[in-house]
Amino acid sequence: MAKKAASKALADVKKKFYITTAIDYPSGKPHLGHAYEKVCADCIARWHRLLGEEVFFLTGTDEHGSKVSRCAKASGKAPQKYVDEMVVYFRELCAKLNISYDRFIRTTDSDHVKISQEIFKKIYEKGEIYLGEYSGWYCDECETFFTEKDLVDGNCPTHGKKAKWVSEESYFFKMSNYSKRVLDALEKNEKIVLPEGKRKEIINRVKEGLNDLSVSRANVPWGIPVPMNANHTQYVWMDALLNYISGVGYPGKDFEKFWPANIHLIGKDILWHHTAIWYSILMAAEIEIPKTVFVHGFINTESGEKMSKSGGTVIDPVALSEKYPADALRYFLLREIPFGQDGNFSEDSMRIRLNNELANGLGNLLNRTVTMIEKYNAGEVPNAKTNIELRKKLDIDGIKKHMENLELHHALGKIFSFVHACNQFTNEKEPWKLDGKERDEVLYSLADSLRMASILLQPFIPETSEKISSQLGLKLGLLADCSFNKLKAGTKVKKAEVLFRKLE
RNA sequence: AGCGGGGUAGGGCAGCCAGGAGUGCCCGUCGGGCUCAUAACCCGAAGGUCGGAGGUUCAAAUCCUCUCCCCGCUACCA
Repeated sequence: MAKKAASKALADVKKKFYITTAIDYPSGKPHLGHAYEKVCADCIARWHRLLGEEVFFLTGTDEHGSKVSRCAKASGKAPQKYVDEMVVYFRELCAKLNISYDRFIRTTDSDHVKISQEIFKKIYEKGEIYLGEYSGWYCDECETFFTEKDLVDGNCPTHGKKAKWVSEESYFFKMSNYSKRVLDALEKNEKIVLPEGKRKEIINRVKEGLNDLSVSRANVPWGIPVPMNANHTQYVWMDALLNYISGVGYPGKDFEKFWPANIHLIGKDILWHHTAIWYSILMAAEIEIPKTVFVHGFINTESGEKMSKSGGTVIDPVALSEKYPADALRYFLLREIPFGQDGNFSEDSMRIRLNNELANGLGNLLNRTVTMIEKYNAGEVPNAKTNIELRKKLDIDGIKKHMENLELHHALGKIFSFVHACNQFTNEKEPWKLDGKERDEVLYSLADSLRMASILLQPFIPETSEKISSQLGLKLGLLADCSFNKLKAGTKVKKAEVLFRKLE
């Protein structure tokens, strides 16, 4: 009884952490950018679990709107059937890359539909949504409105057909009412949008003021019906953004527990929607705004150009994860690309990192360590303490700091410079020439260090961490176990397959 | 045009906000060491007028001004 009460009390003080990715639009199969965002979010989520926090990690798909309905039509399918088929690819991607989400939300999920309508209604009843008229340049073929600037000589940019000036009935959200509050929020809190530069960028845009936003469509049947008028569907963003609250059980207990979100992880193309629009909606609905919107960069081709379908430079992450270990791809994405900046991708550079850092650096360190323990100490971790000089090479506080600041690439860099230090240490000490206490110290130091590394590497390369600790005869630990000399003497190590096989 | 980001050895980056000898990292190249290990690991060397010009300063990659290139964003496709 007392124990139960105590663990309950403990659970109550547990820190909460809620992270989301943007939900993906299934108008095509996932590309590397989708994979990247998920891997980054997953890494952060796993880090917070490692810290012992209670984590909710949400990802999913944004399934409504004119584009999906056009794609469905093009493939001769009903929209629902089309998205049901497409979503499989996104789930598969998550499975392949070990994305540890707590919920995969689809905007066609019934609870989401219900909440979207409730929020729409709530804002409407407050008088912040009104019926008006939307006019713009419209292309019949695309079934899309364009802004004046989008048009090429008055023609649709994709079809080259003459665009028509069309007016239609639409509900509008009085976003203009929120210009000041949104701007205040952005200016007041330095961490509200990261990296810093993105915050400046959005502040400058919001300073120009917000216009009322058309939040319904009379000509897009594939969407959530506007609650007070079945002739309209909700504008996709008025639907999609709400996934962040519906996905975590708004307005129930879990929502109370986890909201406001700690991090919305998004790409730089949708910053406007996640600040100006999203904040305004939340303010209108009297819900707190998220703590941080983190904007990651884009992945470009080897030469730094944008990936494009027409150029044939789009990379299929599922194909990659079949060719390379998932951890190799995760490692590359997290290590190569400074988090928050754009980065380049090529299989060559990925292979180089896989071979040099994962196989030769980390994998070989484990292999030589386990081999020596088997060879010189009958497979048992000797009784010793980890070398003091070596211990200094692992900057745990620095790693924590980097993770806190979301400098994932730096955190990973520090872990790997420790791996290097371990290899260095081995060469300097030459344990194969030693015996007795001196050798014991080296062997213990290496095994203990690898145990530490396996803990710290979990968020980045979880399968590999598992393999390392298994070869060391251990279960994976939490960050609380991440201090030196916690490895028990006598632990039986067990050599297994090499961690990473090199690729040509 | 406005706003943001970037221009640092052959390639890729960090360092810049809180100035202090070009300091560091990865790849590549060359030389050496070791033999526990995945032809692995370790050490060393070559290589840069820090885009350009001017300014502040005892001192500038770092701060200020100007200038030249590259890239992104500028809302209702998502």
